[in-house]
Amino acid sequence: MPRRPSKAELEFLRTYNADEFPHPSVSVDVALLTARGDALEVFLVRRTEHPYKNDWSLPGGFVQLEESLEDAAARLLEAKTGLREVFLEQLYTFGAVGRDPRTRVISVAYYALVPLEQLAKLTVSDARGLMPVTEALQTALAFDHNAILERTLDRLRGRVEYSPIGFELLPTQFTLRELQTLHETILGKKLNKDAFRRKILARGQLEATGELEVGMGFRPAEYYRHARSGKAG
Amino acid sequence: MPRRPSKAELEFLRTYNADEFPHPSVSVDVALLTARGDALEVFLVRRTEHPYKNDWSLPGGFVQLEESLEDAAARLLEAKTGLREVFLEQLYTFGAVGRDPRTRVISVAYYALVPLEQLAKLTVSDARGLMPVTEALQTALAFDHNAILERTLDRLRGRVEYSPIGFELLPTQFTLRELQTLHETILGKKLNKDAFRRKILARGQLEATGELEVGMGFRPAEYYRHARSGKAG
DNA sequence: CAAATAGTGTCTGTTAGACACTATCAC
DNA sequence: GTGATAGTGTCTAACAGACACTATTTG
Repeated sequence: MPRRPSKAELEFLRTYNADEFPHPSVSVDVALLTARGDALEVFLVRRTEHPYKNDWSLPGGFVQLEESLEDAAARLLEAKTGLREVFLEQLYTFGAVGRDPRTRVISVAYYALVPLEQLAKLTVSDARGLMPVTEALQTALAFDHNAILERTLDRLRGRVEYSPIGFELLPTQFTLRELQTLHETILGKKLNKDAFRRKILARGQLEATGELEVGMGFRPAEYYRHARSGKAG
Repeated sequence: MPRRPSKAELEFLRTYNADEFPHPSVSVDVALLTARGDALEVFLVRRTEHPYKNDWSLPGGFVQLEESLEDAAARLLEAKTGLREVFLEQLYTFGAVGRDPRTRVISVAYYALVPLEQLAKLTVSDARGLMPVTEALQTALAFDHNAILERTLDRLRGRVEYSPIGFELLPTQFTLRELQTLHETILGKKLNKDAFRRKILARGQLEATGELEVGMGFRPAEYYRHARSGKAG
């Protein structure tokens, strides 16, 4: 965006009135997912105000004038969960006219992925906490948040086909069995052990740590980690 | 969104003031692509007002209170091109703080695909018309429209891997060679003729028309059409 | 030892690339 | 006939699924 404002343009900007006509408002909603065992869970907040008072909702809020959309999503996520620097990606923008009964609100939805261990310090209460995704989908969430959650899972299914994105939801170190089980949960189908192992390793994104599971009652698997997690040796 | 407004909620909504604090504005920008020969072209409009006066831009405009995002995109597209019922899909939402020098404007970008023949009636002038995509990318477009165009091409490349989406850009009937050439243009690489033919036909989305090219100077190819174009054959 | 899973080797079916070949038009 | 492309058949390489087998732990 190379700007070279002319005199006429500067005058135009000086007299520009942004509020000549009513605008839709813009909010950001974040679907934060994690994995507990082999189940996906989503972070929900119980609404304390109308509309949808007392219903579960995705954490969200209005975009401020001086922050980008991604900054807004990160800000909201930190405010509600204390998390910083998690995987965060824009999902879709929901703009149906009646999606918010207060006024016209357009919501830019993001989704975030985080290992459960990072949520350990999270204060869970009746007002906020993790709910299994399968349960959340059967719950009437506030606004169109069921649709946002469904689209998040669609996106996750698509991503999983091309990259072992599951590690975003797992601890730093994990066995291939754990990763496979997670992928099976996301995709909703069983995967072939041999093929999964070969495909995942062939991508070269995972590296063996040399460490083994302990106390499993059977042959321990080796721990792997994502190659980009650049912890030396 | 099953609503069951309580008395308290109705009172809340009655007194809700949507304009308590300044909002970002929301616009929609549309990247309309078509194919001329084996080159992609994009529809651009020359801006008549500040900012970026006289620069080329994607057609766009503000979202009205009572229309959905997709409705807004379709409305704008029809207003600037006269086109209706074209392929239209949400691309991404651009919300950097400084992307519009007037005020904070968040743009929900859409992209549209249309055969060149449907643009035949389009009034082309110094102020609006088609520009080859390669040229547009080297031109300084208004706002962040270069980024929108680049992301559109990324999306198109991704789509082409999974469906013969090229027919959205071609006339109703087309030969497999035309479709292949278009895919090669989009992907920027040569494709194998035999493999392309098998892969595309195996998807079962194209049907042969029985009609042949004429006057090609070589063996004429058969015309195909997309199976969903339900012209009784 | 048994039980259970880790990890590897191999066969098979599918698919894309490569190549060769025949078919059909304009000239 | 020549030149050019359409369209098909077949071989091959890559790869995923399936299965079998060995390896390694706990108890």
